[in-house]
Amino acid sequence: MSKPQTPSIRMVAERAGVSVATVSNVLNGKASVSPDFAERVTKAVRELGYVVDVAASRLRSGKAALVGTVVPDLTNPMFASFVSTLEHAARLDGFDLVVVSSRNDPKEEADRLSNIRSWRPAGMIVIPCDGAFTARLPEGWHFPTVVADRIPDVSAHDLVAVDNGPASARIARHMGEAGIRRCLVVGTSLAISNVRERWEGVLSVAGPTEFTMAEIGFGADGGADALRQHLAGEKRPDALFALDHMTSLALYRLVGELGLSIPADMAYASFDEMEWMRLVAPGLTAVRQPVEAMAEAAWSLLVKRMKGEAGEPVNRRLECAVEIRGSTLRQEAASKRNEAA
Amino acid sequence: MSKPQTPSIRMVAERAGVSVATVSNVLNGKASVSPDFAERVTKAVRELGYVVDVAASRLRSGKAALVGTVVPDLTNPMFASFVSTLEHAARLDGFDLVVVSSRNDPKEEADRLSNIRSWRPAGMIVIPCDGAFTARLPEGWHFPTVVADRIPDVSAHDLVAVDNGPASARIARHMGEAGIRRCLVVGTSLAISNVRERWEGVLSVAGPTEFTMAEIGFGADGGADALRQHLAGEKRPDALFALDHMTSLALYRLVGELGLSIPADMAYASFDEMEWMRLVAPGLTAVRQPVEAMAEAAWSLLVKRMKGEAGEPVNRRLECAVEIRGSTLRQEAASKRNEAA
DNA sequence: ATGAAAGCGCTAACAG
DNA sequence: CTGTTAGCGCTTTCAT
Repeated sequence: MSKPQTPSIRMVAERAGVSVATVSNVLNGKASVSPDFAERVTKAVRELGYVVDVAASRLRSGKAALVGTVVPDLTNPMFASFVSTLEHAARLDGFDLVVVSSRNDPKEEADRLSNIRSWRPAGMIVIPCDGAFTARLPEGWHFPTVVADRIPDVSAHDLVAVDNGPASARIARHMGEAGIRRCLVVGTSLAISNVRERWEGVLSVAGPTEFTMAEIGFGADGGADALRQHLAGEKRPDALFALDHMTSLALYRLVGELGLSIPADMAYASFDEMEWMRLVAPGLTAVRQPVEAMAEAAWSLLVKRMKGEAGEPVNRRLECAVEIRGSTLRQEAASKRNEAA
Repeated sequence: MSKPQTPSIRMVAERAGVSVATVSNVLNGKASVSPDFAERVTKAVRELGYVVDVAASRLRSGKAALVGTVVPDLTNPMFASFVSTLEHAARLDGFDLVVVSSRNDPKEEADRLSNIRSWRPAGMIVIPCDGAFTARLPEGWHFPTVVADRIPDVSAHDLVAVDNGPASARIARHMGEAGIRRCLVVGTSLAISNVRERWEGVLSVAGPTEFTMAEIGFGADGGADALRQHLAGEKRPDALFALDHMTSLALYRLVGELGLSIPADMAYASFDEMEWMRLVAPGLTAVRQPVEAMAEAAWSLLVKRMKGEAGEPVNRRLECAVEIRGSTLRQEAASKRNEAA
């Protein structure tokens, strides 16, 4: 029994009784080929189950149909959704994706960024670990590159992110209107542009509410001990605002453990909406980020650059939606709302 | 200004004043190279920021460091977690992943399976859309291939999945013990092995509970109308068991909309645990699948095959954990439990 | 309209 | 130990 072998363009050519150049021309629709020859080639391709070797193709033509993608964490539903949308958009344009995760580790990120170059991708889409991203780019980085979601401190690349500040400010204003006195704002790290911009958005609001910020890092425990401190004692806040998904999970859980009731004991809001936030009772007030739109914007920017479009780097911001739900509606507010309805 | 260009092995060789073969040998640690030459090569590589072109490398050596991955849906947290674990395991062994999604569409899956061959991957890991997977494999498919999670009706490949039947049976038994009379079991489609095996697991249990099965498909509405029918009327079930993640979200939401209280009006259990199920009150009884273990098992099986290990296809089943929480504990059961504690 | 041949970047085989 | 050379599968001139 002969060892089965991946068919090459030469086998197709032999089977069709034509030259390899003709096969290539048929497959790529380049030069004009007679209907007769074209038909024979198509037939041979079908019978052999031939698909082009894109690596060899790129080697000769210099045109790659591959885009590299680096994200901090694939298990974060937001990034998963980003990659999913990206992958679909890329496919429609005939590109494939090599996806790697930096696991929120700058060292790993640097490593991945360096390694992924060995695929000679046509372009790169990166969600960086933190603001120091640009410094981690290998020397001689000259792929078309789009940076998404987390904005580097300094960057010469196209940027797509959400309007963190304004969205966050809307939550802060809403809290003031809902009669919140003291709100503890919690996020993983201010080294991440999103978290910082969201916190600054909160600070930009002048209102009755007093806001305090706490960072809990990326540890598995979610800085539980430090948070317990904040939630105990005299000056306990009467509201929590989680600035990112990880924090939100940790915080919501902690509220449950402490037996605090939402919103009576503690109002609750979250940046980064997840499906379950609509499902719990009361529903959680949250900022919904346009992840799909962000991925699509990133892709379309990258496509332009890959086509060679020059010009200044763009900095695009997409608008978030704010969903007010029961978790920030106190008795008074809730009843007023019912009257209105 | 000279156009910046990706350095090739030849430029490294010239800069180091050696031959390309020597550079290759240094980089791959093949033949022995004198320390002097090795040093010069390393230096040139560093200065140029050279990284090997893996496509050209594979073309010549025939050794690919790329594995293709096809999953039904990247936004499903379970699959996202699977890919994430896989990606990490692969990296540790020096492999990269091309990830594509079939979007739960058999036609797309067939398309992706065909296209991904053009990367000439060293192996493939697939979570199929449904049981008819094997029929969709392109002719002449002879990569090492591992199929995970959803078991095809017929397959000649290595298989990794969870022990759906036994885990499901444990839930069914627990429901009997909790005094459930009528339980409606809901899943997307019995065409998916997981759903089928879980339902069969339920059926395997002889107990006081009467179980009925409903399929709701993959539509966005989650078969809401049909479900409402089931939940209304005289013979309304007093428990729900969702057999997969999508169903679980739809079902839990519906319970909320109908104003049913868990567990008093309706006990609730789910296959496929998500983080939020611990966070809601009461917590939801759920089967936790060992996703990470599944990904690691899939990877290690694939590695063996890529090394050329022959032998019968294996069919590995991993054990699930069952988490009993408040959603299936009626008053009596709950109080008994407290007494015991 | 078709084919022959060169060469993309790399590694393996072999010569020195 | 090191260099020369052939050729992986493909696309692209350039003849014919």
